[in-house]
Amino acid sequence: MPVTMRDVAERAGVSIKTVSRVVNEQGEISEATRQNVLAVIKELRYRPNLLARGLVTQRTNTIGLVIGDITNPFFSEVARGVQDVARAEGYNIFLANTDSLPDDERKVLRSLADHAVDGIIIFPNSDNEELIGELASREQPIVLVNYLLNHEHVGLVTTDLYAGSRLAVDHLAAKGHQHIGMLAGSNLVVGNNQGRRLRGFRDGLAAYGLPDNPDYVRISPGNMEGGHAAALALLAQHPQITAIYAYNDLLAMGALQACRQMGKRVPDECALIGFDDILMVSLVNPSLTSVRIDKSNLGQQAMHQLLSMIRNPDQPPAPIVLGVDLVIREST
Amino acid sequence: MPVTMRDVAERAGVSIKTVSRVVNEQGEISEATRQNVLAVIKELRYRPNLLARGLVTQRTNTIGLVIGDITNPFFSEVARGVQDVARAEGYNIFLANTDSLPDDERKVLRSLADHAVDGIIIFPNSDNEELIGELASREQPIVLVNYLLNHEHVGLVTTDLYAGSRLAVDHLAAKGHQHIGMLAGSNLVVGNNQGRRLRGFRDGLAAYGLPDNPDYVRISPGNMEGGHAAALALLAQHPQITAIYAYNDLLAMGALQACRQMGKRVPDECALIGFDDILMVSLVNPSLTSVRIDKSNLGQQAMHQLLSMIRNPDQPPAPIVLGVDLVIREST
DNA sequence: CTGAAAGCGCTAACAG
DNA sequence: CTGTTAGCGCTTTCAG
Repeated sequence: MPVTMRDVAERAGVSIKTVSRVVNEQGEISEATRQNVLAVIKELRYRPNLLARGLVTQRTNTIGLVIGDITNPFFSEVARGVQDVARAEGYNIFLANTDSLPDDERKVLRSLADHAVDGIIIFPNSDNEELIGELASREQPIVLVNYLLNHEHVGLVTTDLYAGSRLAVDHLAAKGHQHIGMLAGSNLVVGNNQGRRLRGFRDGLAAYGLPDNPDYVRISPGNMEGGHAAALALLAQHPQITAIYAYNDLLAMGALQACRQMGKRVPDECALIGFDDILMVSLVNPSLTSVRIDKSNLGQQAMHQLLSMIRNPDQPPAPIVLGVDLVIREST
Repeated sequence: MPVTMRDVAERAGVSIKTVSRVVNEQGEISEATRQNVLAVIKELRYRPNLLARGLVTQRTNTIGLVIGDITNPFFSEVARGVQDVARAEGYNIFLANTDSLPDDERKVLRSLADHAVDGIIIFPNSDNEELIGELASREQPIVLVNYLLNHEHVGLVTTDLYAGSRLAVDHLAAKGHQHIGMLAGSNLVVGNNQGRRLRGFRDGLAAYGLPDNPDYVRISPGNMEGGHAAALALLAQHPQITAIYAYNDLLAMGALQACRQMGKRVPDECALIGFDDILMVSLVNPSLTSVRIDKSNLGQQAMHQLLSMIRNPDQPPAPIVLGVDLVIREST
């Protein structure tokens, strides 16, 4: 049985409220009693029960971070950014992986709300816009990362995914590639993540008068295995393809494996561009060209946005868009 | 203002306790009222307030996971393992990075306890054994990963680090290396993590009659930059060294960079062995030999251990030791 | 400057 | 099978 505020109060010979005051550094208290209470707190090793406090204040100093998979370096870098500012501001974070499964996402969101988190940062899938809107309307501060949703009370921090795709196609076109494939994600709904990436890709092709064959675009899970399998199939069915643009670096890594396996030399026979610029792609051979995102900053901005929503509930959040640039390496 | 149990009770025309019963699926209730209450819950979209529940039950269904840096693939793989079983068992996890700073570690531990987590999994540094012991004695279930501490109420899940070092030295000795350096961590206290690794290394050297020069062992932070700098210095000062054993793969990657920079060919002029076997080391060129750990399993075991401590507070936990093996690649 | 009382939302006896 | 009464540990009126 841990020591409670009442224990401190009794030992110090003051009321429980007085203890509360010194703990929360609020109200005016004579320095004498303050010191006295402080001493007792130390002596008894009193620690406030945050559940109890949260129950009354409706603030827990916790936030939820909902991502696809912490094992993906992109997410872990972002998570680090979130964590760093959270820590600095006195927040603890609940971390949850969803593997991009809408159903898990839904459960996690509910669970976090049940735990009375002060806010949520999420990399959403489509299929849950309704729930997200509902949470937002219920005063649950929530910021979406890399996903656009039109809702007054939803925070938005995103990367310029469209521009990233354009940069990639510009580069490939300049290198003279005619048939360019793309490895896309499973959620192609317009308005979100993949939508903007795919749109940028298509617009880029159009800008250079390159063939926009729907079969050149493959949907795959966002990990290496997915990229490997998808690239294998794509290159086998369309040998004329000489360049592949992947929506994240893990996919590009998988495509690299596929090329090796098929005996295609990179970049001579097949050029490769990834997205995110995770550390790994700069270390492999050949190193991979990638659209760079400042991942830590993405996380930091998301957390800052969330904090401002928490502290100013009435002020509608201003969307933030972060730029990208292309890091050219050996794979192109 | 969210809907409460009282609201449901009134709307359903039953007592608040009855609602509590159906929510918690406890006690016998007539199917009729049960269905009725269920309907009202659905209608009102009632969700239980977990803070309130936790305040009375002393159980929050949350645990804390305290690691060095989620950005290190080793930790993110482990975290994934922890998360997977946590999710399956209905637990949410607080994630906290400490960058191996004892002071941050201390704060984080306190903070987690304040949030009334049901248990804690931590990759500890030395310097906090006292606090850990104190928490454990206060009935706070806690399991240490890759760290040995003799305390009846502390759970222990560890990798056989000593054996890992022995495997590494065996392999290097068999390859004919005479002068072997080691990149070690900053916490060399006997009994823990580094202690066992270093001991295995030294015992290995002794077993083969190889020189055990204290200056061959360098302390460095556990990231690539650290490994880079340490290897650079080590190789410059002791050109006779032809092999380096690093306590984690990130360090080994840094050492690889150092070799490239110095024009030393790997493995011909300098062999490299890492630890953890993160994905990255299999993808670089040359690929790195590494002591393999089943990282996900490590996390899963830790979570299982913690759960059993939570559910059987009186039963002292049985330490778990996981085996390692050597994955030989191009760097040796 | 300090205290008494009420209540956050829930579960736990103990009755009925 | 169901309801009443406390009380978890804390903060918040509102008095003193």
